Amino acid sequence: MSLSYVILGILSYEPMSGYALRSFMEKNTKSFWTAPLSQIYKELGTLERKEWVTSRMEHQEVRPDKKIYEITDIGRDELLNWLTDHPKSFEVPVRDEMSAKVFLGAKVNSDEMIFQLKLFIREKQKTLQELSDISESFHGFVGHKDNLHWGMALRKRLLVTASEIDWAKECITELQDL
Amino acid sequence: MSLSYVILGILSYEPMSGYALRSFMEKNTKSFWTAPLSQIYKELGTLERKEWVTSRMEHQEVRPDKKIYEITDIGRDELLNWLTDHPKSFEVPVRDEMSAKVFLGAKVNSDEMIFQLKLFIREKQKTLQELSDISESFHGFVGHKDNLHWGMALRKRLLVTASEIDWAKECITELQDL
DNA sequence: AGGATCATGTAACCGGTTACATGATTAC
DNA sequence: GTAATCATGTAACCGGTTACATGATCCT
Repeated sequence: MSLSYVILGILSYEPMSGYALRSFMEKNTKSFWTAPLSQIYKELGTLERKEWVTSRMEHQEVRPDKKIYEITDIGRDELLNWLTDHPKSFEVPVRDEMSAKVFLGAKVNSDEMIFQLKLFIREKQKTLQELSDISESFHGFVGHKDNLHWGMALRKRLLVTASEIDWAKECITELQDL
Repeated sequence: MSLSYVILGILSYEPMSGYALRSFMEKNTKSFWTAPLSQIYKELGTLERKEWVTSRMEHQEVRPDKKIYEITDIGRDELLNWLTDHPKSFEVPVRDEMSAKVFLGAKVNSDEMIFQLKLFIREKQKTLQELSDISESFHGFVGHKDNLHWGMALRKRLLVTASEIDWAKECITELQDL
């Protein structure tokens, strides 16, 4: 499961709490991985049981106490193993609702489909904006030496989103020509 | 859950067995939705309990008997409701392992990353080939009036895959310039 | 002879989502 | 006053995957 490696990777930059991990992910890994807090806590538990991370309680005066997680040597090894592993397939199971609707779209009015495609485009354009906002400053870690790599990861989502917009525009043209 | 609507949509073309549904999906909806037989059977059970489909046993002399599922009027209504519904968001939670690896890729040798990106490209090029094979003849339903829509759905995957290849090539160039 | 195809399912598991529970502090 | 932020978790649920179980017939 890749979430564990994303967490491990972030902890390799600096030890932090589950809550801080989620903030980091919301800001920096949103383009390729997100997880709700509940899942992050669960995963950190598993990671600790496997001894890939350790935790210590940090007392705070005003804010609630927090549990700081730190990557272990075993954890670093496992992270590197995963990074250098060549999976048999990079294929992810596709589950695309918009495509499903278009596939079955002959059952409804073309105008209805066109309308939904326009909604789709509007949303994807907003995503595009968000992505370029993220790339402008990698929050909390500007100037970090890994920023080149972070930018490359983000760029994938940007290119894919742009091609989704191209696709939707193409569909609209095709449907209008009917 | 969209799988139920994909199933409903296929059954709206013609009644068929769970096994036949899977074959159909493998051939025609692979670019946006796949499911193993076990899940299709489970889903058909749910659909039947909700009375969106009915089933009858069909005896066969040589081959094993099969259970033919047929969409009901309720099922057709629900399918149309789904097709004309405007979801608050088209956003799908992204979980992209390749991006995760690139994000954390500063931890390993550039050559290693480049190698994996090349593997990635090779696989995506194979996918591209497969997609164009599918589009050439929509299996079992060639000439179907919905084929225009089927083609549009497939085209999305094609454009997205092409942009993933572009991205990987870009990354390789960037890593080589380091 | 051996593997693919036809045909139906169940069971265990796993990753992820949503809802629930608690509670202080800070910023508007 | 009220919403957001900080901070930790548990529980129920759900969609999807993998493995198991069975067995004939068709193709090479």
